[in-house]
Amino acid sequence: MQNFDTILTLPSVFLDRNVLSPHFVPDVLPYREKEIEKIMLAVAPALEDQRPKNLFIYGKTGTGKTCTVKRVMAEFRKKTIFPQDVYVNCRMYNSRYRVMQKIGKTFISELDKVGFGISHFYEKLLEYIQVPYENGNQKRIIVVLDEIDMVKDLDELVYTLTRMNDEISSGSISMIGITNKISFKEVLDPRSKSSLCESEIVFSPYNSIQLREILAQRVKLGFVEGTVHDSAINLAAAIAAQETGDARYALKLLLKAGEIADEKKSFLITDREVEEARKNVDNTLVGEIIKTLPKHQQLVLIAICNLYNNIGHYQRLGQEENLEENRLLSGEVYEEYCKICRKFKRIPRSARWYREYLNELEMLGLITTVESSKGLRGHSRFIKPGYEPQQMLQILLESQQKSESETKVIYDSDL
DNA sequence: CCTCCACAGGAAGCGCAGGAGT
DNA sequence: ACTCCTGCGCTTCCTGTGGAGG
Repeated sequence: MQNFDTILTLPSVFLDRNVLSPHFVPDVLPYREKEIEKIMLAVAPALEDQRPKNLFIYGKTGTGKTCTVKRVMAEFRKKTIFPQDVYVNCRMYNSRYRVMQKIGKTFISELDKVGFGISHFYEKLLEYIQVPYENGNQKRIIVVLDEIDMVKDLDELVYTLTRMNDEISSGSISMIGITNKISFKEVLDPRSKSSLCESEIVFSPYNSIQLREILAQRVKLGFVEGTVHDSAINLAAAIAAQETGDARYALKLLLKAGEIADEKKSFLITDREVEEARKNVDNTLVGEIIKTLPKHQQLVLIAICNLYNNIGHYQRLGQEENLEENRLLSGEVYEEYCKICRKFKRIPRSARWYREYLNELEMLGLITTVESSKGLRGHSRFIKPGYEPQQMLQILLESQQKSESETKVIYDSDL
């Protein structure tokens, strides 16, 4: 008889899976000493009753931005008697209103209700900050805005917060903005930019040696000793470094590899488990991207995969050259896309917009396109799927069918 | 050489949804 | 509840590009 006790006592390579979660904050952050110091430098004035500088942090995903900031703020909290900082994930609090609400209710319990206008939060916060703590220290509020690029009306938010600083006679409020969009700074209003970016830190991607050490550290904490081969760690680090230097991805690989080892009951993580994990992780990643794609981008992708799989395609056209290269011309793909649209009972978008879709898909890495330099026509693009077309097609058709049943459209199956 | 072809991508404008202001 | 405004997804129109073919 299976019960929870037998499940829970199953042997496993894991000591503590939490250690491998992207939200885990380790005590020591390898190769981020300089960044930690810079953040501390920016925050430190708060401990001396001075206004901390605003700080802007950017770097690609998995470079430890959030982790480092959380680490520093944890240290900061040890030094303060009263709560002085808020962590706001802007993915959840994605407007000026929501951010202000979150800040407000963190410090003022009576604001923990809905229905107040933004000016109400503003006034209450002003009042709150201006009254010093019982020990006579002024209030030095630090707001950490993670994924700050998700805030729709960021310029207004930054403006509101900076104006707050100007209006109060004592105390202060500072911001730490975190984003992974490098180009993000450019779309910012110049005024917001100058106030938000008083000081800046760039987090560079990890290389394979650094990733290796990070992984080794987590392995020590998260896995049973002796279950993970050194070469497996190296491989996971190398794969992640080759991609983008994303530590989160590297950790995901290890987590999945561990699960595979448990499933196989081999309880040993070698290169092979990591390789398998890689396929698995990539697939689910691509699957996630595809599933969240807008309908028509999915349809374009179906058209591409469909044509790519259709071996006879270029033979019928008699274009042996393209058959060998197995590349598709953008015009043909558009025609196929229109056909697919008819089959799914949807009105095709214009060719102009279809080109825009192609660009989107390329940005996401789902397809690759090459400018046709020679051969056919002026400039046109050759299109290739970025991943296994068969696998993509499967995911695509699944998610199309799902959305069809949701919208109660009858599925035309003569595809 | 000119024109046509098949495409890329910019500019303008349109209809709609949702938020702000009244 | 009502307008007004704005951003978004999209279409239409247009200009530019470079080889093919007359």
